[in-house]
Amino acid sequence: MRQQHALIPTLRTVGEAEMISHQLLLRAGFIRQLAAGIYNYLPLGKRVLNKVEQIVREEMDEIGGQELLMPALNPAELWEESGRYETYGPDLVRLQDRHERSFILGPTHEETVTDIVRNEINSYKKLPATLYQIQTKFRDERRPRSGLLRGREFLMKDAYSFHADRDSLDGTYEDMYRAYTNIFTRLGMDFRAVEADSGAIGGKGTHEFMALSSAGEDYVAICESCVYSANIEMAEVVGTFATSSIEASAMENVATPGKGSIQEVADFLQINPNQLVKSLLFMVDEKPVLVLVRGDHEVNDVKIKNFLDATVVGLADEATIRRVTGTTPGYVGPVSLQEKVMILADQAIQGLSEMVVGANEKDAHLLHVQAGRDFDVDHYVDLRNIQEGDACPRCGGVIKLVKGIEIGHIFKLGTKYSDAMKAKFLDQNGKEQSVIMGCYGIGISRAMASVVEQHHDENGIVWPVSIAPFHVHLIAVNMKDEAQREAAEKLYQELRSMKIEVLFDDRFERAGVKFKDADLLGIPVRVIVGSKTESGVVEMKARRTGHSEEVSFSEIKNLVPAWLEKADQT
RNA sequence: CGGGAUGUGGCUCAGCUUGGUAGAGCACCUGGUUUGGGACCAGGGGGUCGCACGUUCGAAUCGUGUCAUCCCGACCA
Repeated sequence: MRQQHALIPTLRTVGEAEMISHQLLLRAGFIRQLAAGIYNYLPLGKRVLNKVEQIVREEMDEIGGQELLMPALNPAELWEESGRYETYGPDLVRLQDRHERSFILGPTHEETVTDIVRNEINSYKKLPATLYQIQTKFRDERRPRSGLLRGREFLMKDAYSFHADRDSLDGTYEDMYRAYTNIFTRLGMDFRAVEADSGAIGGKGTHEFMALSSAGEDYVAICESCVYSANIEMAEVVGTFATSSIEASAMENVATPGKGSIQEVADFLQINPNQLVKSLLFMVDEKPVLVLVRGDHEVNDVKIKNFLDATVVGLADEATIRRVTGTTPGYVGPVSLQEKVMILADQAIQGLSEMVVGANEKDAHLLHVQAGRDFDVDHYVDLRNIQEGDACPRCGGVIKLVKGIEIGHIFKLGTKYSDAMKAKFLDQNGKEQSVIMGCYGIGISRAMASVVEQHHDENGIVWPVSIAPFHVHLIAVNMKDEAQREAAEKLYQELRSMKIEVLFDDRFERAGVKFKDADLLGIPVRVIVGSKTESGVVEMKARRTGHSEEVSFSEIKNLVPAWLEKADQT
């Protein structure tokens, strides 16, 4: 492609973008924002997207996936059947057609694909089957942000597998795990597959693929000694917590005026936060549950949800807190509640011989409180987030927390959707059974941005060869110099005849402008036709390392493939 | 949805406090000089100051409302 007339609008500065990938993709002219969380992909951006898609296709096809395409616009009835029309919430884009019939813009396609399968697959002989698509998804996020990392409209690969039995699902799940590993490796990403919670889509058994990046919004717990890695929501906290046999002295009520937070109370009483107990009232499927964790720990509501096998877990509102405890947040405790509620305590509480808790009256806390004597705990369980320095649940090594961007997610769905939507098949015995399902997603546009988060320097993007918009950036330094122009033109034709993807900077710009833009665009290998052209010498430069060499004009066609081979090495 | 902030040529911003009819740099067009790391000189085109209502002789500037965008918190690929 010739740059002279190409739509590659580079920018010196950008205004509001904060995330590196957002800034660089804007500055290098890959994307432009149209509305909050909605982007135009300009020609270079589209080329990268195409390459990411192609890698995903190859790996999906490799494990027997069949590509199809489902509509973005879906009738609401399908979603009513599965129940998600109600439960999905405001992220679901709902609209009506001219006949006032209700539709949704698909945020994911379990319903649609299940509808296809229930109509077309009725026998075990047709199973298993894996279907996938690469398509635009819509999620009306509360707060779109970070450029392509969290959009309201984004490109996603979603795959769904259908099985006659669990073993078959397990097999495909393994295949997907391998395919995803291949995909993200080919994209040049530094990533981890972590154990995760299944969230709203439902089902048990799931891994998230996280691109490690300081731009990430999720924390991943990884072990410094072994391969263990898990989403912070899922990482199990291990340890032995013997019940203390020491008898605490009598409970004492102390005034803590205006000291509501753990830190304030600890400072005021001059104790360590780990002697305090945080008491939080949660609403678990409409029922209040008091949750206790040590002052230096954080409650993990996914663990609450999983322990109680609940659907909805959230903090109670102030009115409920007042009704149950008789006080306001900040002074809540497990002793003398107004109402009998279930009390869950983190296992670490068991190790406290005495503790400081809220007194359930304003501006007061209780000292020397002992579980079992002063109040009863219904269950001691693991309820907190893992922290840096905790022990690895696998090997006992030290846990470290790193940030990650979720770029892929694989689930075993089971029969959640097939039951709801009556997707049945006849087994070998002629018996009707629900189809067993798995689902597997990759954020294509998010992956593209994540690659930029991981591959850039102070001058711009550094694309891995696998998804670079072009492989070679051919630069004619001075287009007004006839010898340079002609030599560059000749090289352009030669490289093209070799099927090498080359962007030819044939603009009548000064050298500085061209070099700055080339750095910004991040094409892996640069060929510079400049002042030494007449003596048959041109320059090659690697974007990633900055390494450059003067080579003879005639050698270029042999050297380019070799340079591309090693362009990803640092 | 709560909290904070911002809307002025294509981009980045100034002007607003103290109302008097809009500016700079970059980009763009023309001519010239320059030519290996975001050049320089001269000339030129382009903006109903987000939108609406109000106050006023007069509003980018003051008031009210509204819309949009960004940042901070709970969800997700």
